[in-house]
Amino acid sequence: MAKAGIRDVAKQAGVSTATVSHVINNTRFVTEETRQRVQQAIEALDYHPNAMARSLKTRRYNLIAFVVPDIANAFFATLIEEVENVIAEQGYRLIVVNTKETKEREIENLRALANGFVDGFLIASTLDSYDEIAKVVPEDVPKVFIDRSLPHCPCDTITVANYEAMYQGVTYLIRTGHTRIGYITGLPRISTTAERLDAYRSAMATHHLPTEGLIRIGDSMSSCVATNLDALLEANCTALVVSNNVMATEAMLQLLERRLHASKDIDLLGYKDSEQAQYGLQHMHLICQPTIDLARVAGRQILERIESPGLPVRQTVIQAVFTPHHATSL
Amino acid sequence: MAKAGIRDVAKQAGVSTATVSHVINNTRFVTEETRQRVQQAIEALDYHPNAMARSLKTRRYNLIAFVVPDIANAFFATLIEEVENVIAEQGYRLIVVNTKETKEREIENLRALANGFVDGFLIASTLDSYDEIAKVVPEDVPKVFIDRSLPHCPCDTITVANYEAMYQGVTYLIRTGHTRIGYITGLPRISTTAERLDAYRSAMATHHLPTEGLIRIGDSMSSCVATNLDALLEANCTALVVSNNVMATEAMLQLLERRLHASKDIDLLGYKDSEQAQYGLQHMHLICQPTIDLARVAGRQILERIESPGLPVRQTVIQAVFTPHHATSL
DNA sequence: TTTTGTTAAGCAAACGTTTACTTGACTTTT
DNA sequence: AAAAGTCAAGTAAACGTTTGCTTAACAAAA
Repeated sequence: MAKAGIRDVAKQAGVSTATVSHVINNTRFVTEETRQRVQQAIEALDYHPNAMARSLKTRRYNLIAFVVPDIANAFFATLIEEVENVIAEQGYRLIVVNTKETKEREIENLRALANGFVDGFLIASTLDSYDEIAKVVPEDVPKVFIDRSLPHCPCDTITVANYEAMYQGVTYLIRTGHTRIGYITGLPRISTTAERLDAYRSAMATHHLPTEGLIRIGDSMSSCVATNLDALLEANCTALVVSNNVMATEAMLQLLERRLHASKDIDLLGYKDSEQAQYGLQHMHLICQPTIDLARVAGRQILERIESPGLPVRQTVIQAVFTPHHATSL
Repeated sequence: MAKAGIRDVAKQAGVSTATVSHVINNTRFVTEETRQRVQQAIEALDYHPNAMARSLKTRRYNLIAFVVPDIANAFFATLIEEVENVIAEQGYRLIVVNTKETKEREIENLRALANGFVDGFLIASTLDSYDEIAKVVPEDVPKVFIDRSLPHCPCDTITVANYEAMYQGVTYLIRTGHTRIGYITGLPRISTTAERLDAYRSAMATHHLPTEGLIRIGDSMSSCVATNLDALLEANCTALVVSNNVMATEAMLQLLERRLHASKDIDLLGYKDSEQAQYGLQHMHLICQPTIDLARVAGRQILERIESPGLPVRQTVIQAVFTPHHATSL
């Protein structure tokens, strides 16, 4: 028995395809008796409506694509999880695209999904220009940017107040007596990296502290930490700031390998992005990201934009909270 | 200007839709001149082929769905990442479904995607029976099961040799002198839980050690550890075995809270599932999962099955390796 | 010349649905 | 008894592609 289509069901039940469709979707009244016949035919033929054919007609996919730079990063894993919770409530499904901080992968995937595959995009972009996106995805497909912003981006954006939290954190380090504070940046082209670095620079400048030789360019991934850490230790740093959770954990491990102890031999300012156990958390000063909120707001925003494309573009910034080491319970 | 379709392009270029289609897909010869005209029309109208319409016709979606129980678990995050690498090479995309160990979510998502949305499924199932799956996804849609097996499942399955590694691990604990070895299981209904527990039981039995009061039923998530840990400490355990990586990390944290030190006050046998930094790794005996291999084999297998549906069903078991604590480098 | 071959491209029927419009059979109103 | 209204369900045209079959134009062979 070949795969049954709606026409087969209609024939079997002795009704039109219209009626079958209406029975399936509950979209107009059908007498109980007819409905039964249709249901039976559906059972008998083991009929399942074809999702793509339906989408082709309705222009609704109930699918949102979430483009993330690194799915193995607990920050993004948490975002994904929470976004899915939000959109699942409205009957949407999530397709996750992992770009691994690769521009080509991001662009290629955006292009492939933009036309008739998803209702909208949630993007934590690894690109540095909105133009590249505009080239491959039509203006009218809903997109909201999350965590990372792009210059001149005419779309909804949900970001974290990176500057404020980092300024607070670095100022705290300075107040507790540090003057040689090393900094390893994230991937240079992304907005969060710039904002955090700016904050560090301002805080240092405000307190008339030099930063020459103290800023190392990283790439947001753990592999960039080791050598940069060595360079900073060489430069007599007494405190170290890193630019995200992954680097923070790696910094802890690297310190351990060098028989150094964070909060004793050196002060570390790192990030906490999720409730997942993270190595060495209890020995760092922390900037705690509002990850769940970020996801919730972004999830709701993309749904809103899909439902009402006409709404004015909105930018949302969510506070992060700085927590010095001694306040950590564990 | 409304969204352009292939017909608009055809008209603009003064050719038939067939020719446009062939130009786009490089599927038959078109003279250079015609090709140019078509390309220009495509540019001019900013035409992008509709993916769903194409799929409807070709029955190819270039999409594989990966159903995972917990995306925030580094084990599954790693699987996802590596599977994506494998299938991306062949032009497939991944849609990730996070069931959160909820049967309903798994079934509901399988149903929704099974008909005309994806070319195949990769499933780390939270169900305990293949029947439930058979009910919602047609027999002829390719599926391969990964990490967790289902009884009477007539599909390709890639699993880990859970029994062997655990038997080895527990035997090691016994050899080093432990007689009171506590065990916290994973979610009872999944196969890995049973296999690991069986191994623990056999190892204990082989050495004539009692297990009454030493086996606590958990649920694979971190939240189940605390109270069960207390019960086992109460029962005078000198060693503790947990059933996966998440529980291992949580056990470490809970020990810390009780001012106990793994490998000093108590021996812990846990799991390592990824290269991601995991809290307390250096203080446990470890069963190291072949996560990357698992993903690679599974990825290749689902591709194979999609290309050649007729192939005989295959079950693959991959070895895990037990590493006692003292051998850990860090 | 007629026939045959070759080449480039067009025609139109799918794919499996949804849905605006229509119909036929009753029922109610006038 | 005719007109109007109601109700349940049918007809057929989309949706935007792909693709088997056909054709028109020309060249080469007979």
